[in-house]
Amino acid sequence: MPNAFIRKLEGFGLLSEEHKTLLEDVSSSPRLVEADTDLISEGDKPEDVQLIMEGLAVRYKVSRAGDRQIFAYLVAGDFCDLHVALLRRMDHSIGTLTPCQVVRIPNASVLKLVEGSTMLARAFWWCTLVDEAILREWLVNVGGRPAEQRIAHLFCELHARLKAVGRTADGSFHLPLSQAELADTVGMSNVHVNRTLMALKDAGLVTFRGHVVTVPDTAKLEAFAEFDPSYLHRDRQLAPA
Amino acid sequence: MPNAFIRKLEGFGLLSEEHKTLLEDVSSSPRLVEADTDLISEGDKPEDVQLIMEGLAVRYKVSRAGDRQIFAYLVAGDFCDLHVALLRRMDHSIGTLTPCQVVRIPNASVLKLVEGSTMLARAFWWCTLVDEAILREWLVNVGGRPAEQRIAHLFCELHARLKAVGRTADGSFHLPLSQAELADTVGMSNVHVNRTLMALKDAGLVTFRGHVVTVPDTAKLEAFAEFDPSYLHRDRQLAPA
DNA sequence: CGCGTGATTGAAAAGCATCAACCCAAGTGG
DNA sequence: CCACTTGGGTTGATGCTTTTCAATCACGCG
Repeated sequence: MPNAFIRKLEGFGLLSEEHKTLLEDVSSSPRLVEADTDLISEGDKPEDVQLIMEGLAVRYKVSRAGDRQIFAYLVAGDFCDLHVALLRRMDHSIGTLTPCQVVRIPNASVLKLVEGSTMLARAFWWCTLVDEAILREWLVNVGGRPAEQRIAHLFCELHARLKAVGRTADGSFHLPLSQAELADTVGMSNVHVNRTLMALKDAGLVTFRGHVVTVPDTAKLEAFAEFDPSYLHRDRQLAPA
Repeated sequence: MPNAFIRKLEGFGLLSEEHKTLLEDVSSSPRLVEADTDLISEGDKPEDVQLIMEGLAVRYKVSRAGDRQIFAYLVAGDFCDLHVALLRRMDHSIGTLTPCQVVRIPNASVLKLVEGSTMLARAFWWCTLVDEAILREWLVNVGGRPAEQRIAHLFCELHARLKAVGRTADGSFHLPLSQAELADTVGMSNVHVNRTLMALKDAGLVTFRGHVVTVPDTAKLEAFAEFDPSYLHRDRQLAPA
């Protein structure tokens, strides 16, 4: 049974058996990291790249004033820090929100993998590009949208992304975040996040209770949030080789 | 005399003469595009990648309400849309702010270039990663920082980036933006941008008049903005091959 | 049962947007 | 050569959004 990482890469096209074995080899024997722990911190220059096999982690940065901005959620199959294989120095931190299964892969192995296969190189590059597209949309979100639309839009995105990997059930999905962590994501205070969530619930658009997001009417929520999923680039058609 | 594009790539390491000729060939005979023109629009599926040889352009998206969010400034030597070589469909638009010299390169040529040279592949991937790092910092900026620090931080970044390519003079640099375009960048209203700029001037931190930014005391401004340039990854040391 | 973390509520203040003028300099056309 | 236009930039007044501070509530856990 292929793990989440391999399943993700398979979405890009054929992987040879050889590659699968290679990848399976490299992504075996994860270690368990408990919740609220940094996997890697700003300024680190690690020799390994890390890969989340299970759990939820976030990219973030903290300002001197102490407030945290979250850039991305990392789920099963996501690279933590593919960057460092090239950039060497981490310019932000990555921390777990829940207990996570994590594997380490030496930088050199990653680079060798990439250089040994055009297919893999493209797949990895593709991941980077999609991450960047999501980041752009997040900037639109915090830069322009009012509070209710902002949170609604985030929920739409997560719904779409999790649905694509079979992690939704009947319009609801699990999201192990506190309201404060949600606030750090959308650039609002925790208090206002709370009020906004209640307004969204009263409007019948979404609820977020007990780490579960429930969307009664997806189309309605997406219309409200002006959500257009095309930035997620889910049509994974690679350019002709 | 190498053009801006080649000069940029040379920063990553040795380019063979063969590569230089190839690149020079591919980046020759630019066309002139006037100001305030879209080079490419959201939804396009172009067959070419575009490259800015001269002038200033921006990545942006407009919401239904009509407000624009700017994601990135593109200057000489920047790829407009390297993404589309892989992702095919543009998820945002790119427009000129000033008249620009632009060249088109067929997607296929780009992919061939990348696959023909590990060095180039890394250099391109590197560019993507740095763009992403900048995007993250912009998210921190609009997500968390108050108005004055927000604009100050942007100016610090631009100062650092332009200084690196020799486009600053004595603590000042050219920035052909209107205040409204600046507002679209930092997610504020044009009115508030105006007031903030005046506050920054009164505080003796920066001035922005006639498309010129002047920083009397760089260290002072950077301290005020809590600017840490490490996210720009200016130490262009590639990982060992 | 007591404690701690996260959620919820209220009141007050700050920050920012909006609207509406007005100014100023650089065209443009008669 | 001047009246007119036009696109920023600047200013003031007003009100909404959001933050902050503080208190209270709910619930899981030792």
